Amino acid sequence: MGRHSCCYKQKLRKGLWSPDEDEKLLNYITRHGHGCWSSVPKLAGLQRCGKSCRLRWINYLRPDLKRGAFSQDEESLIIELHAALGNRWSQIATRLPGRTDNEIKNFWNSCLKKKLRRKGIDPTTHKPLITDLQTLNVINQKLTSSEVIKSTGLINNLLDQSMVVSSQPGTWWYPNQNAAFCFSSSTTTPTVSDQIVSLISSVSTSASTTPMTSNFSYVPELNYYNNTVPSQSNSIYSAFFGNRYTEASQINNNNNLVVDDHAHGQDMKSWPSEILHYTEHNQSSETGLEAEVKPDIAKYYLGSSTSSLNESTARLLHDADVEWYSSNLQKLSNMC
DNA sequence: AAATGCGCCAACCGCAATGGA
DNA sequence: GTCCATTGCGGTTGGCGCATT
Repeated sequence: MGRHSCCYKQKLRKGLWSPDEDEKLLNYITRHGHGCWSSVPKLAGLQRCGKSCRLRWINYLRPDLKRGAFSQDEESLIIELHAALGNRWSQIATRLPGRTDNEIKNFWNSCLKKKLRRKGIDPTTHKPLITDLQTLNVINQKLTSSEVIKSTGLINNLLDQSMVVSSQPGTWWYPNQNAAFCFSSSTTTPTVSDQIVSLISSVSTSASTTPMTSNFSYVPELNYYNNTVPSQSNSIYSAFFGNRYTEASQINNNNNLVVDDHAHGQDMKSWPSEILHYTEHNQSSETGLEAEVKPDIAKYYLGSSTSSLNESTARLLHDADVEWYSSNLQKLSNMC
């Protein structure tokens, strides 16, 4: 299957062409033209199939081939033509004299694609790549729709604090201010959030690049949640994105240190700049760099199996996960 | 110096289109 | 209309050479 019929007739060479083979093929075609490709190898004295000869001629031996690196003009033209024609390499090649479709295709796959991505352009669509921020804007629109339960009195005050979003630019997250969206569970009617959390428990993959869930550990003796966003007055710098914890230094309402987990703090260094901004801090005789999730994109959604404060864990969802699971909820419910 | 990883690109493979018997 | 050889195209592979460990 697949191999050209002429290849079965005799044992034929494959792989790279030797200079001797090139010479035979070049000599033959120069004198007689290629005619019927299937007869070329026999007449030229080559142990190759006609298809292989044709390819060698077109891609390498043809006298009108332009060799060497692509010029800037050629590069621009390829990008332009690819935007219009897609992967129609042979059609693109007709507009670049001396270049073969194979050559252009290789150049595209090994070089131009990367170049475009570096410029923030999607090489398939030739449109700007969708950034996290853009994605979150889309999600934000979705979540302002009626399917979302906005923050209400159903949610316990302390849990509320853990999920507060500030809409004030350039500020830290403030508990109980400008709460955007919080989810609560109900013992009778599952909310969208409950369904999402349930799905996350059963599905291991996600469309987003960040992990899906994060645990909140309840600290009973302090009646406080580890990893929660503190009050402004505490001047504590901590933030989440997905389950990545930016800075775990945390002080409770009595100004006592609850958690000091700098190991996890390392994670924030890999976060893209459009998500975080960094600030010098100097508190508790400790100086360092702190990260803040920019308020515009700092919208997180909490789901818990109950709304009780004593629940040991609660889940934090990445916005992209919310979108992904929301859309799949619809599909799943259609299937049921 | 040897081993390993990685990018590039020539060549191959499979399939669709074409054309002639 | 059907079959089959041939051609053309685009995706994929594998080997070479260079860089890094």
